[in-house]
Amino acid sequence: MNKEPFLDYIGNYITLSKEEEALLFSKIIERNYLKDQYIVQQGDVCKSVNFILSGCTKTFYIDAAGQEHIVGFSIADWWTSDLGSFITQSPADFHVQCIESTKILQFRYEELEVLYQEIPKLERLFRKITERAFVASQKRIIRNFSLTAKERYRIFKDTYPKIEQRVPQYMIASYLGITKEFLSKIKRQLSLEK
Amino acid sequence: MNKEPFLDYIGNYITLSKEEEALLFSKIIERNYLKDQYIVQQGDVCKSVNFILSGCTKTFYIDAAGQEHIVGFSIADWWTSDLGSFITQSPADFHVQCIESTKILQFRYEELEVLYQEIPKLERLFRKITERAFVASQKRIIRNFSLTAKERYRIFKDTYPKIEQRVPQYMIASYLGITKEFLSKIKRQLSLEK
DNA sequence: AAAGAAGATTAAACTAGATTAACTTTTATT
DNA sequence: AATAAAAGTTAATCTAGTTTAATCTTCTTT
Repeated sequence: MNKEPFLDYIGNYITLSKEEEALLFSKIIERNYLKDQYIVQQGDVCKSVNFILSGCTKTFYIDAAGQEHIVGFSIADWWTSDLGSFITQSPADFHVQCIESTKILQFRYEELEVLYQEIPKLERLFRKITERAFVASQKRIIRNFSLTAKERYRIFKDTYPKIEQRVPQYMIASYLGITKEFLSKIKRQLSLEK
Repeated sequence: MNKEPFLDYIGNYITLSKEEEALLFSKIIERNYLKDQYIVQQGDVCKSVNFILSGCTKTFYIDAAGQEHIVGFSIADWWTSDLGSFITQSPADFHVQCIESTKILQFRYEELEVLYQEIPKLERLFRKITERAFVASQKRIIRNFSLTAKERYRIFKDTYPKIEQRVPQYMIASYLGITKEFLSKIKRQLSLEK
């Protein structure tokens, strides 16, 4: 198991002893998924939170009208899960699907509960991670309210340049909450403005 | 200080010893605000997270065009803050203003950091609270994407009936991301449908 | 009770973005 | 290389929600 990326990542938040590290890694699983495979399926109970080592996932749901809505993308050093389903152990609202072949470190529900008891610092780690995720989510709400689609697209490009290059445009449109046709129109407008 | 509501609340997540409770209450402040007073001001660094004992607050921001956008309301047993500002100790994106006279328990930044060291269980408490807040925020994003304003209004009424009664309509419109005029139109439509 | 301020309604004109449908380009498969 | 499938573009038409502006109603304050 390649532990470095995850150790580097958590080093931003907490410091673990060698024993704690060993215990931690004894409870997490490295898994590989192919392009198009699902890590979480809408309707199933989500049993894991997943740290991405490589690859790319999309989190989305299918609404009553059968329409797909992309909630977010995740790449290396990010997390992916349906947290609402995970914490309440109730059916997931979202699918999480790999849009490239993807390698993850998987924390399963039961093991994580045990780990919290054995390494209380992990509470701090996940508190801080979740705080940041919540703040990002709030900022997205206000962006959706006060900005036009064109401005949102510009910010998306600036904020996640790596994702923009890897993900098909129609998925970006879905993430931005607009149709692929309208994103096409925006791109032409932007190209004419320059 | 009336400790009961807060003790009842945290009892849902963690169990504290009497000594821990005493320590906790030695570090938090009870404060009273009048209608229209600000707990947090956009641009200032947010120094506290606040548990509401009574009253009602709105969290909002003023955009580049001078428009007010309401991010959320909080009533008794909820929290209010600008968490992004609080955790990074950088200028707040949001105002938090009382829309009724409001009584809060205030956790100041420095004290909370100390409390986390002294009562590690509080990490767990705030992890769980933040997880729930994050999930609610995600659900709001997907609602904003896939539902019409009329549907969103219906859900708001069903989910927060107490808030709907206490808050002027133009603020609810702002929270829903629509104009007060359009909310008026929706209400007439709903009244004709019945 | 009067007067002003704050909040809510109505209606007409307008626009950002959706829908539909045809077409083009790129990528994957044999 | 040929074909099909997936992704992206364009343009016409349509609609949910905005804007503007006038009017009405309900609170506050004196």
